[in-house]
Amino acid sequence: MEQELKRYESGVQAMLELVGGKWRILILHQLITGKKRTSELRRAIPGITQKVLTQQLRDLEKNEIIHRIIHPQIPPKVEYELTEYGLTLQAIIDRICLWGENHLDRVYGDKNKVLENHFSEYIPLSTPN
Amino acid sequence: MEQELKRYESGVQAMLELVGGKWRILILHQLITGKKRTSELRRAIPGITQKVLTQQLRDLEKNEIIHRIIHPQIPPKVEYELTEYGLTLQAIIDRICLWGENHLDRVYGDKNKVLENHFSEYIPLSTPN
DNA sequence: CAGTATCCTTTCCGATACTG
DNA sequence: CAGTATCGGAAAGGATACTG
Repeated sequence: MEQELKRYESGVQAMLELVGGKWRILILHQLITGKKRTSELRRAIPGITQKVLTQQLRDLEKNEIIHRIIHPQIPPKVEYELTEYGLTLQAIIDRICLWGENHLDRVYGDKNKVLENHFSEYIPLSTPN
Repeated sequence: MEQELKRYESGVQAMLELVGGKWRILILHQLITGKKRTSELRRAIPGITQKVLTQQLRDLEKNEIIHRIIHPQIPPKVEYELTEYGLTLQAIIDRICLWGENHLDRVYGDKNKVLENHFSEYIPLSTPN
């Protein structure tokens, strides 16, 4: 447990440390729609292995972005949900998702989109005053 | 040059492929404020090496997010700037930066901030209605 | 100044087997 | 079902020396 006090040059770096990597944004994106069981996450995120999923979930938990809810029963049931703090990431994640979908469109030009309706009402991309 | 056509499950993944990793967002964050020379980027991003910087810039260029401007002169002068497409990332990057600064505040609680004045007019982190 | 070439370390991630 | 343990490979990144 040698929690080295790291100094960051910028907030961006601090944020990347929390939610960077190949999977964490994907996981959070799933949790935005609500509490999910481990197995649900696994199914929702094709390609991720049990080990990596658990690993990432632990990290997110450690940073108070998600909450782990253990239902003491056999067979085990564990759920994860965004903390209040984690919820502050929602706007960013939504935008990332939106941008990504548009990008797929741009690159593949076809109807690769999985856009939901509530994304169509475009929020202007510049910072609101 | 085997540009394998990759299939993405979601836009999020596609986006992470473009701007994920330890440095790319940092680089883009620098370019938001305008065209920059290689050496300026290097100074602005402590810790990055020449090799990695070039590498990341090439990737960003390949994906049409930044533009490389070569001034044919001795000594060489090269500048990078966001393309029009790259500019569509601005809102996301700004928010990431903002969130990150807030996070540093939350974690260190002190005046760790490197906040510029134009950041002090805090935008609420939840999606604006 | 900008970039390339090597080599090397570290980090991340996948496969698989196993436990309560 | 959720999670752990171990092994091994691939990829990202860092140190350093060198070039036009």
